[in-house]
Amino acid sequence: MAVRAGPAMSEPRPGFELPLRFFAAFRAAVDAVHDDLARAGHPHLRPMHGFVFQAIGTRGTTAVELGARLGVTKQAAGKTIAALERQGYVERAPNPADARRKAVRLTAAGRDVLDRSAAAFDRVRSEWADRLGPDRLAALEADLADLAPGELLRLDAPGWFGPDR
Amino acid sequence: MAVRAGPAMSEPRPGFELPLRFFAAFRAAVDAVHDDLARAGHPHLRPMHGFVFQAIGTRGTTAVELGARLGVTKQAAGKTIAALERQGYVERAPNPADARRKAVRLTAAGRDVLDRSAAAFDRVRSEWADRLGPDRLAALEADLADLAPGELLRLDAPGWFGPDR
DNA sequence: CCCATACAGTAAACCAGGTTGTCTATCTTG
DNA sequence: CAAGATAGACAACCTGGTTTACTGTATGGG
Repeated sequence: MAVRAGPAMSEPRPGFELPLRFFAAFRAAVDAVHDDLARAGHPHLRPMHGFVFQAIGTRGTTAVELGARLGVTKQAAGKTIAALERQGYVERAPNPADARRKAVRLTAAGRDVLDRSAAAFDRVRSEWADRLGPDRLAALEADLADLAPGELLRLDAPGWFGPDR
Repeated sequence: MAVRAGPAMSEPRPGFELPLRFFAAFRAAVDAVHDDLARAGHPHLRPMHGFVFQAIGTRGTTAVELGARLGVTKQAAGKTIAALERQGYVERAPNPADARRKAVRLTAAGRDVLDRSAAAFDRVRSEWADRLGPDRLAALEADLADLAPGELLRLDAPGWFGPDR
């Protein structure tokens, strides 16, 4: 409330409602996943970290590449890597083929996070499928693909929400 | 990619896809609104600010109340208020009934942001209605209300996405 | 009535995660 | 082979959080 102090409501629902519902659904899924991770020995992980882990992936990456995927500078990516290294989720190794690059790989703990996240997201999806039924779920996905057709795996959320751009 | 290096796909779609689509749709709407705001003389505004403006509202608030709405400490709310004051979006006035409280109100510029945001969100909604048709849009809203039934106007996104919790 | 307690706001010190700018070391290429 | 491009690290700074501590102003029970 207190969004439109306008005269009379000419629309049945204000425009901000649907985006907020999208956000709420996203948030519900992410919260479920992080509840799971916290119970599995990974408290301290924040929603943002999910994007980082996905961007590192099982095949590893480098600081520059990570920055590009996350939509932040290589310096910011380097800081993030250092922080995750301190927490034991990633490790850095020299690259024999190019002494400038350092390979950034998930440790066993990091892979555990990725695996558990995937499992938790699948669990959320099946809960949703149970609640809506498979046909409505499929319709939902189709409609969403219509509304926000861009490539799905945009991992540059960290920089998006937050200062500066 | 690189999300599940598992054997064969046993699900038709991985569980993370739908939440990511929700987020993408939310983001598309917010980006459209902020494009609008930027063109109307409000660059520098970030997605986070939308929540803050909504939480202040046309009726004003106080630092403690704002903190509660945004899910952050009163100190963080105070800093945010100070920053918005410097940018000319809010003003503080003493409260004659209670000398401790200071009323925080939107200035004309702040109200302009709120009005334009509402209009831009309505515009996004009508675009979406055009693209999907009113029946599918209504189904979408109903399904979403099923999936994330909580109160819609949770404005505590700033603290949610970001460090510490 | 007054004093203990609760409450609003501010300030300081810190942290996380961004930014620019600069620097070194190492490819890569004309 | 020298010049330029690239990868990473470091420093200084900004924003927006946090905790801890403090001031000033109600408020209510003895």
